[in-house]
Parts: sequence; structure tokens; C-alpha cells
Amino acid sequence: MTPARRPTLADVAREVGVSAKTVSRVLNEDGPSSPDTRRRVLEAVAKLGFQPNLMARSIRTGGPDTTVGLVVPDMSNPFFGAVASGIEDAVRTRGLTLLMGSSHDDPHREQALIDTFLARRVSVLMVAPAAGSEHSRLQVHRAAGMPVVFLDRPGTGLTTDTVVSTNRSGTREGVAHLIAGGHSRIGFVGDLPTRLYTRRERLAGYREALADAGLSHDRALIADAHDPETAAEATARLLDLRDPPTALLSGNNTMTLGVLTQLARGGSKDIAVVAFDDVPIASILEPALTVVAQNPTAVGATAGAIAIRRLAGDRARARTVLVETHLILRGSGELAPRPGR
Amino acid sequence: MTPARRPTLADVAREVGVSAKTVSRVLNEDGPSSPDTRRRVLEAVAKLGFQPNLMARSIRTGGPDTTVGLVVPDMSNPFFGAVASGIEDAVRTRGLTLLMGSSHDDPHREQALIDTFLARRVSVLMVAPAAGSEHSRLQVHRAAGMPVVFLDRPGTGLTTDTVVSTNRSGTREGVAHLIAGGHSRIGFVGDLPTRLYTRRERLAGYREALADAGLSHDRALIADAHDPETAAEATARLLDLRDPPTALLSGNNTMTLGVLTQLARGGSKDIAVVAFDDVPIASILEPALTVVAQNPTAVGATAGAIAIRRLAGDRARARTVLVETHLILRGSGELAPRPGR
DNA sequence: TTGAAAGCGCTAACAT
DNA sequence: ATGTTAGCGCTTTCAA
Repeated sequence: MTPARRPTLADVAREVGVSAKTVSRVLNEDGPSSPDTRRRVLEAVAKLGFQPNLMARSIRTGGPDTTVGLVVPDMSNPFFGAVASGIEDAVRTRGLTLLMGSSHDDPHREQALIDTFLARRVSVLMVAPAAGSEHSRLQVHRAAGMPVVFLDRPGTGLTTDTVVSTNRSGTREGVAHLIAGGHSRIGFVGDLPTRLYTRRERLAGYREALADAGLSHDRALIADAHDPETAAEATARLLDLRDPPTALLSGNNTMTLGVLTQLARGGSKDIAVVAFDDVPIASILEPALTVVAQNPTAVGATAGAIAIRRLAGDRARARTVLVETHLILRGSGELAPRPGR
Repeated sequence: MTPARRPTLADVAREVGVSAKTVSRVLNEDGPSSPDTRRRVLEAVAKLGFQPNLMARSIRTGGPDTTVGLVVPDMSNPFFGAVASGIEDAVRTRGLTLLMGSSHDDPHREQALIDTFLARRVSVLMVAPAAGSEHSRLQVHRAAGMPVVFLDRPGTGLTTDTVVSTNRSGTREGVAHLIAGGHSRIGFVGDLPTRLYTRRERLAGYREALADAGLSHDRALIADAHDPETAAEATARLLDLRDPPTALLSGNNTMTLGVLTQLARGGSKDIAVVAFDDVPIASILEPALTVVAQNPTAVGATAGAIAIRRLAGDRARARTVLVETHLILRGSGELAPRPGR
């Protein structure tokens, strides 16, 4: 039992008794057609279950496809899910469909995905770069008129439109908040070394806030971690210092999980915490978690808007757009330092 | 300054001084080619930045595309992100790329996305149906040999492969756990009416657990909510009953947020809670949250495996595969009922 | 080992 | 209002 061939324009035309072009005209509302022909064509389309082959159309029209290719390091990360959602909403009105792939933070897979998208002639390419990837090969495609937008982190080897959160000023604001609450020894738990843009920026924001307040910068207060477990260990180590921090800034969601686990475990609930990145149930924690929240949907929406402008012919020079983070005060950052710890 | 045209096979052939077919042969490793020709072709490809046009190839070979189309109700929901990730890992080895779109839980957008995917000749279509959608139109495509897999919920009007969590037995297990802990009045906070498969199944599991234990089924203990706010209100209402529940089962993540918020607000921390669906920082809550965890990655991986088998020619009748949920005991479900509340 | 011609499904350009 | 021809970029078929 060989599967039925998908019906083509010609099949519909034969069924109705008109030419292929007429069917095409009806379906694309291109040129005139008599009401009667129109009706019969649509009937035949429904009867045969005809779906126009978009690839054949694209080939002929020569233009790019109607898709936006998006490469992210991790699809299961809600941040990128929200980014994707923002992009989709923005470009949907232009009839663009989102194509999404995950690089698993591997530069090779990232490159493979980019190649797939290019081969598919996406009309826009968006990339949230993996750590250590390189993008100079994209230059030629950008020159060929395809908009390229980097998200969350800038691309490497290529100057083009970029949309990132205010990692630096956001972290600075969070740390300044702790300082305003009377803290002078503030630990930083992050993923080091900071080769990655976002991590580097956040650490820089932390340092700036200390400098702004004229506080000395103690290297011992900066802890390296790579997952919740090591973040928990790092937190324990910080609190075991002879002159321990009275407040912590956690550099991302993963770190936050470890930091809070350790604080709960160690009964150190009086340590003030500000976390970079919001978490869904932050308000239920005790104390409720004060965060520097990103706005992933806005990041996506902004990237979508840029892409649309580029597609419309905007040839202005590449810009980097910063999407504001917001300090959300919930309690954990408002704990006063207790002397004698 | 008109953008440079993308190079084609013919451009490469001209550059090298061979025929298009020869270039095609080299690139697809189809048929023999002299080492010298091979080298020169590859050089020209690199020099021109040639990317084969996958759409043109698909057109000619007639076969389906090398993509898997996935429609989910909400991309920013981590559950579907993890599902997508599982699918991607499973199909990547077959050279398939994931195409993903969000229906925003709107049957019309779902249908539009499905049409787009069909028009793009995806080789597999996967759908996590929106509430109230209908899929009988897919029958003809399935007959044409395109695998269709439903995820998370069964499709409507069409019998085909389906992968769902053990919503019913999982909930039953969660409620049984509460009963084993001595609870006899157990509230259910969920999204009602239960037109949606997952909600219906979870409520059924709740009822089954009560019946198993010979407990009477009190309608007053079943509360309807649609978001965290109404879930919080519903929780408050349940606890204000003359004979209030001593334990709660929360039907999904959204409900859980509201339930926990209300328990924290009302100081009712001694109410036992089991939540359907895990949350990232469940272990940090006080008490740590006992959950019936789904395995979204496994749901995706299973769907991917099914699709691959179908593409390989498996014509067995459609199956529904259940992916196990797991009861994770963390504390909130182990609170004993206190008389005299 | 290589090439020429035909054709995939569709639409642009020009008829009628 | 409709049809004809040609051709998009590629691969298949057949020939050299």
C-alpha cells in the first residue's frame, strides 16, 4: 500500500478543468477570477486536501523564505522560551513563522544549526550565542541582505544588531540596594571565569557598585560555581570566612538555587540576598526573594521589531539595544546586616 | 547598493569550469569524482560562501523536508520547552531539525500553524493540542505517509500516535500518599470545568484515590481556579469551610503558585500539599514541596522515537504511550492532619 | 569520471 | 478572465 501522493496545483487544475495558473491566481488572490471559477477551485482544493508547496513557491519567487531562524543555547530554559515567545508575537503579524533550534551551548552544533537555517533560506537569523562560538562567516549573508540579530549576548567576529539585557547596570542597582541597606561585605556567587558576556557584565556591575560606594573590593568575596551544588558549596565557604559577607548577590538562576538551598540548610536566613533573574515562586520564599528581573519577552519583541525594520529596507548601521532589567523588592534584599555574625 | 545575490550551484560550476551536476555530485557524495575536481569544487564553495538551497533540493527529490514541525500551546512554558528539547535530541541523530510554533492556546492559530507546517512539507507533525481544537483534517496527511504525533493531550477527530503523562495514576498516587498520612478531607484545586484532557484525568485520579480508600467524595472540596489569584482565593475558601480540608492537591503549576501564596499569607503552613508538576525551587520552600513530577524530556524523546519508527516505515496501528510521573517526597505532603483546626 | 536534458511544483511575464 | 511558456535551483536519467 503505497502512500497517496500529495495533490499538486496541477491536480487541482485538472479536477476543475482550468489551468494551473488560474488555480494559483485564485489561491493567491493575484489577478481577477470569476466568482464561479473561484468557487469551483476552492471546492476542489478542499476536496483533494491540497496544500500549496511553500518551498516550490519560494524557489520560484526567489525571495527569502517566510521564516525566522532562531538558535538558542537551551530550549528548556524558560528565559529563551520567553524570548522566543516575544519574537513570535512580533513577527507573526508579518506572516513570519519561527524556526527554533538548540545548540546545547556547543559552538559546533550552533554552526550546524545556522547552516541549516541558511540552507533553508530563512529571512532573518537570530542567534543567542553559545559560549566560545564565532560568527564571522555570517558576514557574507548579512551582506546578501539577510538581517542577523544577536540576542542575550553579542556575536563574535561580526558587527550587527544586538539585543541584550542591562546586565551591568541591573547588577549594579541590585548591589547598590544592598549597600543602601547597610551592607558593606557583599558576596558574589557566579559562574567564573567570566569569558561569557553576561557573566562578565554582571560581575562588572557588582564591582562598579562597590566602587561607587567607595567600598573596598575583596577578592575572597567572589565565588565561582557552575551548578546548584557548587553554588551551595561556594555559599558555605563564603559564610565560613573569618569576616563573612552579610549579603550575597547571586549571578543567575542556577546559582540562586544553590545559594538559597545552602542558606536554608545552614539556617542562615538572615543573610540578605539579591538574585539576578526572577524565579516564578520568588514571592513565596521566606524571606521573599528580591531580584533583578530580566524581561525576556521584551528582548524577543525588540529583536523582532529590529528584524522587521531591516526586512523593510532599513540600512542604518548596526545597533545594540539594551532592554531594562528591574529591581523587584520582595524582602530578601532588605535584611539589615547583623553585627557579630 | 543592491544586495549580492546568493550564489547557486551554477555559480560554483562556472567558477570551477565544470557542470552543475559535477558540483552536486561532489557535495552530495553521489557518484564518483576525481580528487582534483573535488578539491577545486570545495574551494570554490568556500570562496563563494555557497549554501545549497534545501528548498530547491526538496522540490526536486519530492520527498518530505528534513524538519519536524511542533505546535505547542505556549513556548514560554518550561514544560513545553523541555518537551521540545527531548524531541530535538531524539530526532537530531536522523538529521532532522525542529520547527516550533506557539498556538497561544488558540485553535485558530493552531490550525494556521499546522497549515504552515504542512505547506512546508515537514516530515513529521507533532501537536500539543490547544483547548477546543479539532484535527480531523490531518487524517488525509497521515494517510499520505506523514507521521502525526500528539503530545501531552490526545488530538480530536483523529486516531494517531499519542504521548501523554500518567496524569490519572500520578494524581491518584499523590492523593493516596496524603491519605496514607492520615488525611481524609483532601481538597482539589484545579482548572474546571474539565474539558481539557489533562485536567479531567487529574481530577479523575483524585476521585479514584478517594474511592480506593473508601472515602466519601465531597464536592465542596473541589475548587475551580484559572490563575494564581483565583487559586489563592479558592484555597482561602476551602480553608474557611466549616469542615475544612487538612490537605490539598494542586492540579498544576499555576494553581500551585496560588495555593502556596495563600497558605503563606494565611499562616496555614500546617496544611499538607501535593502539587502536580515539579517546580525548580520546590526543595527550598518551607516545607519543601512534595510533587507529582512529570518527565517532559521523556515525553519529547518518546515522541521523537515514535516518529523515527514511523518514518522508517512502521505501519503498526496507532498507540498511546504513557510516560510515568513520579511522586517526589519532600515534606509538604508528609504533614499529619491536626484535629481541631 | 563527467555532462546534457528534463522535470520537481510553483509563479512571472506575456499572451489571448 | 484565463491560458501558455519559461524558468527558479536543484537532482534524476541517460548518455558520453
